[in-house]
Amino acid sequence: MTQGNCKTDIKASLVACFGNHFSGVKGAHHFLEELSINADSVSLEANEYLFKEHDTCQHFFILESGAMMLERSTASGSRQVFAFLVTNNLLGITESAHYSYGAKAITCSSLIRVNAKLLRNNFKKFSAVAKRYNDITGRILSLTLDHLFIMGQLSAHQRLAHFLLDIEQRINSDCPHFMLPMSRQDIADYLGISLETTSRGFSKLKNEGLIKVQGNSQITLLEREKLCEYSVL
Amino acid sequence: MTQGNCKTDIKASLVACFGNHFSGVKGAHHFLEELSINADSVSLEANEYLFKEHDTCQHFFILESGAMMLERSTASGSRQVFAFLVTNNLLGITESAHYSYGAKAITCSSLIRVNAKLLRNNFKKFSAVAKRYNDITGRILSLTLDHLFIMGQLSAHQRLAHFLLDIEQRINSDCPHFMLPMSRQDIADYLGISLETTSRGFSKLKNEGLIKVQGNSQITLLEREKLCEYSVL
DNA sequence: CGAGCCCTTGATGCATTTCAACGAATGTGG
DNA sequence: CCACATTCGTTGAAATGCATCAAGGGCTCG
Repeated sequence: MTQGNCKTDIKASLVACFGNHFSGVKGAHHFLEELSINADSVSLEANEYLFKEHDTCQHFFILESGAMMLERSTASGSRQVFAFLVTNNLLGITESAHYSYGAKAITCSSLIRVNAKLLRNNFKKFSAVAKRYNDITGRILSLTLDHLFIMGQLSAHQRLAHFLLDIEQRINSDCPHFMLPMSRQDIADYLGISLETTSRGFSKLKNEGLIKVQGNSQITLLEREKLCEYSVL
Repeated sequence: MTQGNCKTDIKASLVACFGNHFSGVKGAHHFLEELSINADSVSLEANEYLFKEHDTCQHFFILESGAMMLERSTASGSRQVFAFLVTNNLLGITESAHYSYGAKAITCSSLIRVNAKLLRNNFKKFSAVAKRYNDITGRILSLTLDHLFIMGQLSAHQRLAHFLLDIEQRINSDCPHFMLPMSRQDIADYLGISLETTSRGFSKLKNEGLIKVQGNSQITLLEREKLCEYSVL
């Protein structure tokens, strides 16, 4: 893990993370100023951990570039992936003093690191920040509930179709096709199914002409409508 | 749904919900005063809805007595239960203007209703409230992640064992046995398994002498140790 | 070229769902 | 007070979706 002090774009990333509307909010300017002074950047290689489960949490992070994942592992070696993160996503939100999940870089990534106490102390000065932070936590909760719903109600192939639609939206590239940064195993652990079932899912969607797959990770969604139908109960 | 104005115990419930440590926090007294003035109570019969999915959310609630559940249904009639709630649990936290789940009374229940805007506006006056509210949201997120982990990694019978241990702790009665307020179907939808599998799970745990079941809902955990072993991967 | 990694595909077994019947508890009206 | 309907839970048998085991293909890198 490399650390740096390059302040360039730190403020821009904070704005991007806290939302477009935020910069107009009362006190936002001062808040960003204060935060960016005390922020620094972190770089990670692929497969490197930003933090592990049970680590003490003293910072929160904003992902500037790359892709990361949040995961929890069992003693027996199985793993649940909670989320995949892309540019401008916030990570490190937790209610206890220790993380209940680990954060691992999928690709080479760079992040902005902010002292968590500094953020919380700003609640007093800038109530708008508290609201905004609440919104973000609430949004994460909402996404987690969606994930939970998927896991409880959809079949393996439906989960995969849903995942592809979801990830396309989040990566939001301008080209019609996109690249999956994570492995089949990562996807399997995210969806709570086996590696093989995931692979079969890709093959099935490919054979039915709903998606195109090039070189394992270049994906094109050919029939978005049908994928939607497919991923709904 | 019945509404009332009985202020008795409203403050006590607020304290219980916001935590023991809270009453010592700076500004807490004034905050509770202000909140309790604007709070009223709501009563629900069993199977009645406090609110449904997509309803506009203007309040949050504290469960005073009874039991409730949060759920999301599909067009095809299947359902995912997100949580069971008992006395002093908070509900209605959301990041958007509309609920993404419904809240249904399992048994006859009474709740305290507080205007959500009032709470958020108090962030400005009492930063400690903002922190505390954040803690609660974070705690809910943490519990949801646990649930997600269960759903992704454990087998049907393991999920049930885990559920029983979990619910016993939350009900926290002084007697060695406790009563499940929810039906087998509710449990099934919470665990993402079928009604029949749930029932078979109960039978299995009963036959192996890990639990005792009386009249469908009176449960005694006979072998807590073994249940723990059982519910871990 | 061979080693190693990731992905795919096939075959088999098992866990869980689904379909179906039955039993227990509760309530209703004759 | 007893047939009857209704709801809820249990249990069995059959079907199926998924995991697991196992083998092979394609890619990259030394």
